[in-house]
Amino acid sequence: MKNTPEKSKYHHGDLRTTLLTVAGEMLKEGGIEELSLRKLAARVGVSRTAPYHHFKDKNALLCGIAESGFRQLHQMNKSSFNADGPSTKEKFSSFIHEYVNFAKANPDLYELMFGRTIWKQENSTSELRDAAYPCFQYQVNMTREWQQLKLLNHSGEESALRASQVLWGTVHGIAKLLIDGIYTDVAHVEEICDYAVDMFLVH
Amino acid sequence: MKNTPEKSKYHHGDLRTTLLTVAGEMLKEGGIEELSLRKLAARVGVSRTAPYHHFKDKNALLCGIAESGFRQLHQMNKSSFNADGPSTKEKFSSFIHEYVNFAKANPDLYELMFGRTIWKQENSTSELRDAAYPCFQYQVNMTREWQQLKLLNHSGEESALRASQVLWGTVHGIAKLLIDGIYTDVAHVEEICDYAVDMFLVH
DNA sequence: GACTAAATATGACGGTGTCAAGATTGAATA
DNA sequence: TATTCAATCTTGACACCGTCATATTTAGTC
Repeated sequence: MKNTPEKSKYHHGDLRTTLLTVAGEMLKEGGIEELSLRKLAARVGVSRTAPYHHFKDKNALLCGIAESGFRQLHQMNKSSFNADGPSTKEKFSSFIHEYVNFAKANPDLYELMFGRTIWKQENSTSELRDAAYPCFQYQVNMTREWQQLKLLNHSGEESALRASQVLWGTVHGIAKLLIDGIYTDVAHVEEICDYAVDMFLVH
Repeated sequence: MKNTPEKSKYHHGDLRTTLLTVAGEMLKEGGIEELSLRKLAARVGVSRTAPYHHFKDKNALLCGIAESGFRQLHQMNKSSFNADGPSTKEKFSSFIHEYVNFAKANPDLYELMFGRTIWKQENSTSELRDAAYPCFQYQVNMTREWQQLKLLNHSGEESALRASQVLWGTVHGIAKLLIDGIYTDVAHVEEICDYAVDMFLVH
């Protein structure tokens, strides 16, 4: 169907994409616990089991949403790291701030992306891993450069992987404590990030 | 009832405690998703709605479990920080390692303690907060001492709160990435912690 | 135009949390 | 000791949920 705009049609035409989009909206509105397959189907205007022809199960749908999240995050890191104006030190600071702010701006998406729901056991789709792993790897690469420029505080033998795991742990931890409601002073996010940057930089 | 050991009795006698204990066991065995009120009640040998006379709802039960988790964690931090033998620097290292290993040893409990389930909205019980906040505060106090002893790398004005938030973020993030199945190399956890310690110490 | 495979729908099943109403009991009161 | 009463526990019911088996509709191909 091309010219006929939108009439009630048995075959939806692009149900998979629509499901992902609308599910993403529902996630943003009411959080992960408000996102049920049945509500999603109803909202899209389709029967409750129609989604099963496009996703193996609910988990596969969630993986699909997370997938696009990782592509966003990866893209954000890349364009920030490749920016022309700022110094390397400023880029390091940007990484910390932008990462945490990404989580703050998309709390439920971030929760989903890094929640055990889609990662534990054999739940993660191969497509999800294909989107996530390069994103992880990119962080290691950025860290390697910061390390080679002697930006990061450390003694002893250097390891880009280990340093990246610690840095990532830090931003992930701050983000999680924020969006899970344990750090209640959301207003002080920037200060916390600034302090983190200062603790990691060599002086 | 005192002398009669355990016969089938209408009134359980100590249902609240039993529920918390058995729920803790189920959490350890099958994770949070295997823990349902109905299964719990069945396992304890009581009707499905009996727990509602001891906990307002499932959330309150979960808060109860998390509560004891925070007391454990707090106790661990205290005895480690007050140990006689090790130097302050060694104690700082111990804190990082022990924290992450606590999460690694009790993944589902840790997940519950810091999950949004019990913290978001108005879900957290006042009893939970009474157990958790002192635990949080203790970490700030430890950090203040490390800071005063000039152990931590940092330039500019010092803040025990901010430094503690960053440190806590780091251990929390590493722990989460581990137990959520994103860091797959669980074997290298000690190395990651060692590297974190080295990055935070002033050289 | 008939056929096939993909897409959608309906019905059903077992599971969940939780509310309302009734049954049982232990302990305090008289 | 007899009675009352509140705490405790049970049964029944409801509205959700994910998902399977089966039937129906449609789009595209020979």
